[in-house]
Amino acid sequence: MTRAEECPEEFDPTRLLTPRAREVLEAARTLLERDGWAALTMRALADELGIAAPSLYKHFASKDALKSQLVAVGLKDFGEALRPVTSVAALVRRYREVAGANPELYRLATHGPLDRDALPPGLEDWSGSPFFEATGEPYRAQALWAAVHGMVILELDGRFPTGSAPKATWDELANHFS
Amino acid sequence: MTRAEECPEEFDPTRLLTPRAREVLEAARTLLERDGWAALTMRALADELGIAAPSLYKHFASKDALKSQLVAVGLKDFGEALRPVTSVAALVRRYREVAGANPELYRLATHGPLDRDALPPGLEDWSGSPFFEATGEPYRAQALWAAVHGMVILELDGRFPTGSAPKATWDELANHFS
DNA sequence: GTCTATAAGTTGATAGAC
DNA sequence: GTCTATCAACTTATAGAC
Repeated sequence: MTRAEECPEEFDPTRLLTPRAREVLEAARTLLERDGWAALTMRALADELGIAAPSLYKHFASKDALKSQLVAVGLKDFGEALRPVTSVAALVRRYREVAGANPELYRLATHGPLDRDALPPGLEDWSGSPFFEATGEPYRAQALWAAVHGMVILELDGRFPTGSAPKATWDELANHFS
Repeated sequence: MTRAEECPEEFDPTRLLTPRAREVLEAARTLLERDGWAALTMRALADELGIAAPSLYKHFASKDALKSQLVAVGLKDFGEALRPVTSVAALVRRYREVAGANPELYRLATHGPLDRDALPPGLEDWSGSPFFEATGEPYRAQALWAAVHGMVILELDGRFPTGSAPKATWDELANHFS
């Protein structure tokens, strides 16, 4: 397995957080991955940390701010995992792997509108750029990203009749874009 | 535009509903499309109908039951709209059109796990079968469906840098599967 | 089929002391 | 940075009368 490249410093979402805020964010990620976003209440997060819920507001102004940080961390981690790019087939394989290893974070980072103002400038583009590098063409890159996202999300949600998508389906997809 | 074929009677989700329950369902769909699923509370629905919220429980046992009906109606309508199948390109175009015309119902019907026990038996398969007819091969059908779903949902959520996906991206996708 | 009254639970968030 | 006390809003859902 290819080793991931590190994210440029200016894209690191935790750059400006206090150490304690980082711990809160870490706990939030743990809880998110364990129980899903719907279960991630401020109370549940406080319990996980062993503190009272109102204390959280000393570290994050609102639940929404915390959510944006989680999304940003997701974009950073996923972007890192997809580098360096070797081929379309490898990119597709890696995308599936990293999403499958962090399903709830993946859902949170890709579902619904994106609050771009709350993200480090450039992070979103950087996160998706492996698709451009793999295809060498912007429209093709977008189409490939959308296709792979569709596969991943339908698989995570158990939408394929077989539960997860058969290998043949993944191969079919990768081949069409190779 | 090709005319849609009617859904077989046994797949009609409203088959066993009372006339009044159908009206409630209709209002729910209107409200869903207007304000989104998050805003569709039992109170809001009752207001839309001009009745009190508890009265709704005479027609649907729970909010979850209502949701399942909405999902079923979505699968039926989308399945209808995709028939008869003429080509992969036409299917992809039509899929985008019908999802774009009912974005909130599309979201509801495709997001998250599917409660298959609450659906008319066979409806789910029937709804997706145009993809098999268009591709003539099951794995290819799944891959195409996933790819198109990814495009649609990312476009609805405003996830493409350009807002909606450029025509070139859609063409790219359709061409890969033609 | 509709109503009123109400239960019972949840949530994010604030004030102010320490 | 943490606490306690508390608010204000909101949800789905039930009981029972008409």
